Amino acid sequence: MVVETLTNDEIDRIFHALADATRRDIVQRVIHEEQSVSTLARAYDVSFAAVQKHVAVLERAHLITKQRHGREQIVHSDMGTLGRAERLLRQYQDLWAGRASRMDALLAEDDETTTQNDPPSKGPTP
Amino acid sequence: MVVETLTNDEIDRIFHALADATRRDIVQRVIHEEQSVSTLARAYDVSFAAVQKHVAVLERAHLITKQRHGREQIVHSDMGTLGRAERLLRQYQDLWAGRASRMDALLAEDDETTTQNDPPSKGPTP
DNA sequence: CTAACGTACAACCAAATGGTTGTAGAAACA
DNA sequence: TGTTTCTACAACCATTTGGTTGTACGTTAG
Repeated sequence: MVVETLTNDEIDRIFHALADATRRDIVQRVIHEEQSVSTLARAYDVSFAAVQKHVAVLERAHLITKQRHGREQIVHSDMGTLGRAERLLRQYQDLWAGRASRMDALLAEDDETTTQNDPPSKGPTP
Repeated sequence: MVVETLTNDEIDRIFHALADATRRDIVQRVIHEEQSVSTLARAYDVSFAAVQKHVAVLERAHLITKQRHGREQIVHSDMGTLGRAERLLRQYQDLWAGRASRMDALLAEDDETTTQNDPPSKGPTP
C-alpha cells in the first residue's frame, strides 16, 4: 500500500506531533543529544508540565522514547518513525512524478494489464 | 545554502494539514486527477461545507491550489510544498545519520536567513 | 425566465489542544 | 535525617478544530 505499514491513526499522530515548532525543536535536540525532560524544559519558555505534554505527544507518535535513569527520564529519538513519514511524503511525490501508472497498478491491485500509462480507473471511491 | 524558504508557521500548517486522513486522501486524489470541490465532497461521508474546510486547510498550507472554472472550483496539487516537507524530514534523518557537523552549523545560527526551523523561545544551549 | 448546481460564508456546537497551577511521590544529596 | 530535584498527574481555562445547518449568490441548464 501507499501507506506502508503505518495505519491512518499512526500517520495522524506523527504529523500532528510535527505540526508544532517546540515539538520539532525537541526532536532536533534529542537527535543531537539525548536529554532528560527537565533539561529539555529548561530550554523553553513554558512550564515543565507543558514540555512534559509535548514529550508525551511525541511519544504517542513514536517519534521519541523515554528511558528511566534514576530519577530522570531520558528522551531519545526514534528515527524509524521519522523515516517512515519521510518515505510517505516521497511516495506522494513519486505519484506526482511520472511513476503514477505504477503506483496506480499497486493501488488497484491488478497487474495483468501491461499498458504502461493511461487513465484507467476513474473513481476509486473507498 | 541548501536551506528551505519555509517559516515555522508554514511548516506548522503543512504538517497540521497532513495530520488528517481525509485531507491526505484529498491530496492523493488531486495528485491523481484535478477535481472540483463538489466532486471531492461526494467522495466522503461528511457535508460539503466540511470538505470545503478541509480544502481551505490544505490551501492555507499551500499543498493545493484552487482555480475557478465557470461555477466550479478546480483543486489541483502543489507538489513543491510537499517536496519541501519531505526534504525537511530528510534533513532530520541526515542529522541523525552522522552529517551532524553541517547541520550543527546551520542550527547554531538558525535565526537569520535560514528560517528552516528556529527554536521557538529560548536560546539553543544555555 | 426559472430551476438546479457549485460555492461561499456565517452561526453554532462538542471535543481536542496547549497552556497554567497545584499536589504528590520517588530518588539523590547535604 | 531533611531537603532538593525530577517526574507524574489532576483540575482548570482559553482557543482551536472539525463538524453541523442555514442562507445567499453567481453560473449553468432546461
